[in-house]
Parts: sequence; C-alpha cells; structure tokens
Amino acid sequence: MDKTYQPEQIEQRWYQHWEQSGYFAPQGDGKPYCIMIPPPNVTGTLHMGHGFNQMVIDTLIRYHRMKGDKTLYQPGTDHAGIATQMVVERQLNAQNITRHDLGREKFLEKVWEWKEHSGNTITRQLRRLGTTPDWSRERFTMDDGLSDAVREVFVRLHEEGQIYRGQRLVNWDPVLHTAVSDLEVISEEENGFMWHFRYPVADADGNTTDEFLTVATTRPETMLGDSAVAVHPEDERYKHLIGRQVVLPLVGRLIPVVGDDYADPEKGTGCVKITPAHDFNDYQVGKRHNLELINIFTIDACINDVAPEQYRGMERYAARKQIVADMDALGLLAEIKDHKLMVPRGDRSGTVIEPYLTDQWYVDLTRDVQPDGRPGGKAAIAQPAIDAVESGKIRFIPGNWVNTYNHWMYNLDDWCISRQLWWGHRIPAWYDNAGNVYVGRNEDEVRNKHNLPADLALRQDEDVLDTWFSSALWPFSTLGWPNVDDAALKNFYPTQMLMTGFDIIFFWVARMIMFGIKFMGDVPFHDVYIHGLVRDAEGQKMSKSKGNVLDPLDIIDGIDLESLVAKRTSGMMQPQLAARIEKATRKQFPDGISAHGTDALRMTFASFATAGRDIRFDLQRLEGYRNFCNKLWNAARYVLMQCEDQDTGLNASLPVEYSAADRWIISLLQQTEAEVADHIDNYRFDLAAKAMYEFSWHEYCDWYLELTKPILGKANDNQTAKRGTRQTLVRVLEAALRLMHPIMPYITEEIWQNIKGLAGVSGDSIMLQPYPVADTALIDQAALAEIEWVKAFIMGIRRIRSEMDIKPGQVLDVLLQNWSASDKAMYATSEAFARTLAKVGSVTWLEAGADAPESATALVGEMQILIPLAGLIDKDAEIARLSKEIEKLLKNLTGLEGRLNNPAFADKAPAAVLEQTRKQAEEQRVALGQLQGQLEKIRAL
RNA sequence: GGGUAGUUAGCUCAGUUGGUAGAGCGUCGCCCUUACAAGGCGAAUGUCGGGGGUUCGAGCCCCUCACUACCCACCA
Repeated sequence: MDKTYQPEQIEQRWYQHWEQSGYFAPQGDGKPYCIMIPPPNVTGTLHMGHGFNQMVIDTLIRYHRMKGDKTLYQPGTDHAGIATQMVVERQLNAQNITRHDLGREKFLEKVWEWKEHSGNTITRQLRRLGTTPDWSRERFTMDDGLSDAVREVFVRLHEEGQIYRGQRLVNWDPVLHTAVSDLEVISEEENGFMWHFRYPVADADGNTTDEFLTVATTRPETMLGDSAVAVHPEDERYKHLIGRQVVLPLVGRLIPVVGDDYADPEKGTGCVKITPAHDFNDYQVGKRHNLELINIFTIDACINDVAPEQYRGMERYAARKQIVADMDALGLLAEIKDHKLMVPRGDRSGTVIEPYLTDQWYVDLTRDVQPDGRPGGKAAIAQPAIDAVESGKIRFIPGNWVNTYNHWMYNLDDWCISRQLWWGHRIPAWYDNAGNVYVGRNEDEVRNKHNLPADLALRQDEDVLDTWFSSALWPFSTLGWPNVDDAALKNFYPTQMLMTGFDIIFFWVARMIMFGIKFMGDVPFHDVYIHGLVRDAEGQKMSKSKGNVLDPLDIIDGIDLESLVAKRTSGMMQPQLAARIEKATRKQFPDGISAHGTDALRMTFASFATAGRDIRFDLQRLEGYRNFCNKLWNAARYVLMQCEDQDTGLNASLPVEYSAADRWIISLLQQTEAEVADHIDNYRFDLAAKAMYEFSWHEYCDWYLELTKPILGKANDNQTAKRGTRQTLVRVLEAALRLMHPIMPYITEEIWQNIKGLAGVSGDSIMLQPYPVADTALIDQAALAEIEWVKAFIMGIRRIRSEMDIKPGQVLDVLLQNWSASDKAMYATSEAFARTLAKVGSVTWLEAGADAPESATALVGEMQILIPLAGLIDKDAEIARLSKEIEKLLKNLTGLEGRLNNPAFADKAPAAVLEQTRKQAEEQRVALGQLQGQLEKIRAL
C-alpha cells in the first residue's frame, strides 16, 4: 500500500470493477429489499442535496446486500416537464430562437438531445458518488414502458369517472402560458396598496344616483370583470341595498348588489366587489348567485376585447395604473392605503399568477366511488392513503411528518393535471370537429371503442400531463407495470423504504401512496425517511443566485479557486450578482477546495444524517472525516507491516494465545457491531458513523495497535502469543472494514483486498462479503476490566508526565501504595503494556503503612501511583496540580453527599440508584482522602 | 391567522424509557516515539434560550414567554 491515502487513485478503479462484474444486480434468494431512487430531474447536474440523498440510500442498499437480502436499488431520471422545457427554451433564447420558431416536433427533438446530455451527466455523477443501483434497469419517466403506464392510469381513472375535463378557475402562469397546480404557486408577502373605489348605486331605471357603495380592492384592474358587489346580509348599513344594482364605473355595466356571508362587515368597507372570473373566492360567490363570469384577460394577462376599448391590449399593471387614474378623475377614488398582501408567484417563472378560466383535466381524489366505478362508495383514492399511514402500514421517520401529510390529505382539492406545455406525456384524449372528447390508450382504441368512422378527423389533445403524474407511478411503473406478471414487480413491490426531502411530501410521496394503493392494491413502501435540506456553512439555502452552491464532485475531486469562481458566476440569471459572489467565494475558499474523496464525503453525510433536521454543510467536519480515512489507511499499513509474510494464525492446528488486549478488542468489536447494526436499522446513520469512528480510531488505533507493540516487538519471543495477536490484529481490522463498508465503500475495499488473505478470507469484493454480526459469547468481561485498569494506570502516569513537564522519553520509576491483590494480578499480566505505553521503569509495591518519598500522585481506583519527586518534579507544580484535582473531586462529592443526606432521596429513589450513588460517594471520599494526605505531605516538605 | 421543528462548549452537532452533560473541529501546552504531523500525548471550556411547575432528582416531562427556520391558509 502507498504511504499516503490518495482516494482518487482507488475510487474509479473499484467502481468500474464492481459495475463490470455485475454486482449491483439483485442476487440470491434472500428477502427482497428495494429502494427506488427519487428520480433526479434531467435539468442539469446533481447538487449536494442529491449527494446526501444518494449516499445515505446507498449505505442502506450496501448494508442489506451484505446482509444477504436480494437487494435492488432502482435507478432512473425524471423528465421534469416545465423545468426541463424552460432550460431548453433558455438555451434557444440565447440564440434568439423561440420554441415557436422551431415548432413542437423540432423543439421536442432539442429537448430529447438535452435529456441525453443531462441524463448522462447525472448517471456519471451517481457513479462517482459510489452508489450501486442496478444500471441495467435504468428508467426514464418518458420511456415507452413508463409512458404506457401513464396512459393506462389515465384511461382507467377516466373510465371510473375520477378524471374529468372541466372549465374552472386555475392558477395561470401568464409567462409560461400554462396552468400550474396549487403546489407550484408560492405566495409571499409584498408591499402593495388597497384602493377604495366608489360605485354609484343605480335607480330603478339604471341611472346613477348620489348614493355610493365603496369597495376596497388590491387589484383595481379586475373591476373590468366585476359582476356584482357583495355585502353581508345582516349588515345594517347596506342590507337595504341588496337586490338593487350599481353602475360599474368606466364600464357602465349594471351589476347587482348581493347579500353573501363572504362579505365581512368588519373588513374594509364591508362591501366587496365580486370578479368571478379572476378570483377564487369570488368564483364561489358567483356560483352561489349565478353571476356572469367575465374574463377580461388574454393568456398573457393583458386586457382583452371584452373590456372597454381604451384598455384593450394593456398589460395588467399598466391597466391598473390607468384605471386608478381614470377613477380618480371621475372623483370615484375614495382612498389609497399602504397594504401588505400575499402575492402568488409561479415557482418556475417567478411571475404573478392569475386566476384564469380555462379548460383543464382534473383528477378527483376525494369523490366517493365504489370499486366498480359507480359513485356512492368510500372515497376511492385519498382515503386509503390516509388509512395506510393512520394504521402504521406506512411509517414516517421522523413521525411528526404524519401531521403534515394528514393536514394536506384531509384538505385535498382536485388535482389539475393538464399543462399547456410541449415536453411531457401527451394527454390520451382525442377530439372530433364537433368538440366531442374520446379518451383511450391510442387513436385506434378510441375509434374502435366508440365506433368512429375511419374518415372522422380526430386530433389529440395538445396538452401534456403534470410531471408529477408520472412520478406518482414510479414505484410500480419502473418495475414493469402495467404488466402485472413482471417478475420484478412481483419481487420488489412493495418496496421497503423511500428517502426524500420534506419539500416533496405533497408533490410526490402522497401521490405515490394514493396511486400505489389504487393500482397495485398495496402501499408502495413501508418507511418514509424524510431528511432535511443541505445548507451552506452559514445555514443559507444553496442556490445559484446566492452563489453558495457546492458540487459534490468538487468536494470529492477538489477544485481550484479560479474554476470555482467561474463555475459559480457563469450562466447566471442575474449577472449583476456575479461580483459579490466572486468576492465571497474568494474569501471563503482562498485556496479553492482540496480533494477529500468520496468516502470522506459519505462519512460526513452519514454523520450529519439525523432525520428531519437541515444540514449545515461544514467543510471542517469533512476534513475531519478525510483524516479519519487517512488514519484507517495508516492503521492498515501498520497491520500489514506486522503481518505480511508472518504467521497470522491461519493454520488451525497451531496453538494461539490471546492477550488481554486481544480479547479486549474482540469484545469491543462485538459491542460495536451490535450497536452499528441497531443504528442502521433505526436509520440513525449519525450514530452508526460515530460508533465506527469511535471504535476504529479511539479503541483500535489509539489503544489496541499500541498494545500490540510490546507483544509483537523483538523483545518478546513468545510465538504463540505473537500468532494470536497478529491474527486478532488482522481479523478485527477485516471485520471493521466490512462493518464500515456501507458508508465508506472505497477505502474499505482497497484495504480489504490487501489484508483479506492474511485474515484467511477469500472473495472478489468486500461488497459481497457478509455483514459482521455480533457474537456476544466473544465478549470477555475480565479482559474489558483488565484493559480498563491498564488504561487508567497508563493515563495516570501520562498525566503526571505532561503536567510536570517530564520528557516523554524519560523512564519513570514508580511506587504503588494501597493496592489490592487484584491490582497486583492485573499488573502482572499487563506489565509489558505499562512499560511500553507509559515508559515505566522499576515498580515498587509498598506495604501498608510503609513510608514513601515525596511524590506526585495518580489514582487507579483506590491504588495510588507515586512518582518520586527527587530531581524530577516541581513541588509547587505538584501542589497546584493536586489542589486542582481535589477541588474537582470535592465539588463532585459535595453534590453526591447532598443527595444522600436528603432523606427524601433515600426514601424514594430506587435501590439501584441509591446504591450506586453511595458507592460513588465512597470511592470519591477515599480518593479525596488520599489526595489530601498527599497534598499535606508535599506542603510539609 | 394556524401548524411543525429548533435554541446544549468559540463553531457544527449527539444526548431513546428523568439519575446532575458528550463528540468532532477550533483553542492552549508538550512531542518529528520505528502505521499515521491529514499525527501522538495532555489540558481548558457549558447558570443545556428565559421564567414557572411536577419530582427525592429535569437538557429530557408539563405550562408560559422569547427568538430562529420552515410549512399551510380565502381575506377584499
């Protein structure tokens, strides 16, 4: 093995080997274990959030594969309708081409080209992250098979009456010219105004009178579409006007005054203008009062020809300005107030969304429908999805997300699934010239089903489906559905778990549950692990416009400052931000980012993976885990140095002897194995990572490797003991590597390949080896106690040495006092350890009452280690040291005694706690007595 | 307006049936000790957001307040 750990030299090599060997495909007859990839959008490249998600999923996948489960990680990508179409449109726009210039067909060719490019980038990135999906099963939401599934679901739901077409008010994006779902609308508070307009009340002949109703509005331009004014039916101020009419200013239309609860007497003036075609509330009021729907906008949100001539063609905000000015000129503008309001914007275009009247397709998720499709049964789609979570069949981790899920599920609206885009699944509906609609899997089917003559012209619906419609089918469409006999479907559905971010619980998780139950008759997964967002070190969301985005591959491979700056400042939608981003980047990464390797990144993600909590990505933490990799690397080099070409106990007929240290580390390994498995089973990757780190570094490296040195050194010629220790050294390492492999696949593979023979193991790859299982029979309590004792002994001496400024190399003679038979026995078996690790010279066991020279002191239990001062130790320093120690002990003891002296404590605390507290207090009293005695002795000198 | 989560060492975070606090990084000493200076050894560090309550005992349970973040909502 090379002297230094260089991840770039091992990672790609092993990945290629694994992939070429076909190790990612499900194998064996074990229990099926399957996770679906949350399909990345083919909009570009993977970000840190993907990296986190993928690496944790892959940890589970590798873990289960090693456990012998028949494991499938199902890969694929999502066509991501609007998002992808926008990416390609932007590229065309840069060349001054619009998609309309190209036409639908040519444009789609361009998008497919982009999809190839982006999809390849993504799969390449996934490979670099070390994830192990079965690439032969890779799917794309617009593949033929998956598109079949989409049509099948659409047709079936339509046949059952749960998909319908209707004219309704939708969220309209006037820039993208498409409807968007409620979830795609982001409302944010913005500063605006509230305008008060006076509408003249009309007399019986329809002429204006001197009486006015004052209405308040935040959207003056919509008055052109007003079809009523509403007041509360009980409002004494206005109730006499109900049934009368007002003259709509600027338009001249007579509109009724209606009484409706919607008008709140407490709010504004108590009168509210009703614009049913441009406001969701007003739409409902309009329905109740049979009001006319007057659409005044074009698809661009400009004033259309329904409006008075002077406003036609005006952009909505220009119209607003003009209308306010005109009302003012007429003396009908009563007041303008500053007003904060929630402004709805499209999450993709950022433009203000208009409620707009259009024909769209909807899925009714809540209507009661019997299994045979007739109305009247239990809600067919939403309710079973609620029940599945309620009953615990699907579990959210952490559990509090159930509330979020339920809240949404209990308030479902019909899902608008049509989008006026080109990129996506074309809606399987055909129209004839008479306007009749036919739904079917394809045109032939439609013609056959409805006996349509061959010469009847049919044209397919221009619209495509919401991208989440196909995502909702992902858990079964990727496994071969609608072919219900597909082996993969039978094997792996339902899958075991889903791992995703909270931001798509509604978009995706809920809909997969609904459609999974609906079409497969069973939940799509059992556990839903919800993870947080990956943020930057300051806790800011990573985004291109903030310029704080990190690419997981740059962390793995490293990147120089100039490239990083270039990457962050290129292709920006707001180029004016570039200077600030450049400055911040140069400040934060003056030397760029050095290469850390995939394993360190995976370890970092694992240790940050506490469910539900956002992650502040901290490069310093990352560095710590790279150092950990380096530590492992060097430990392996030590093991090789000691074991290569040596007898590592492979010949079972030769005797072996295990030292206390051997038995101790074997015991700890069992405990760690049990702990790690438990933590992974509970999705506590942070604790699993911590247990691995703790064991490898602080027990195996810090103590065990050091403890092997006296045994394996030249001074010792006990071959049986050497054999036992070498065997332990290499076997514990081998097991630890398997233990850590799911999180750190590369370094564990590389080292494992180098030591497997010495450990008596064969196999082509660590990823195919069994996951270590704890054997409690191997836990040796005596060895654990003994090594704890040795550690205390060594640390006591080290402390004196450090605090007394004694050279590390200086051999120290020690005296021992107040020892017990067990102390003596422990020392006898571990003397070599103490001599090597603490540089102990001669040891004198003082009899009780024997005089000791002035010394520095450390305690091992009740035994006192004395290091004579003569020539070595500074009296004042020792006094200071002892005083400090005594103070600490005293503080502790006071607390314990305070508790013990409290009669209520003795009375009510459980016996075990009481006993433990007494014991602790007693120990500390003894220790305190010894230290105080020692302090007096030294003071007296 | 409703809801959820968070507030623990300088920083990032653990702390799972309530027994008086831990890790990593950073800091400060001493060491190039033959696996590792991306290292070793040692040390310092906290009124666990504020207040109240339950309890023998609260970081953990209850109430309340504050701040932060996010989610949901039809307010003219």
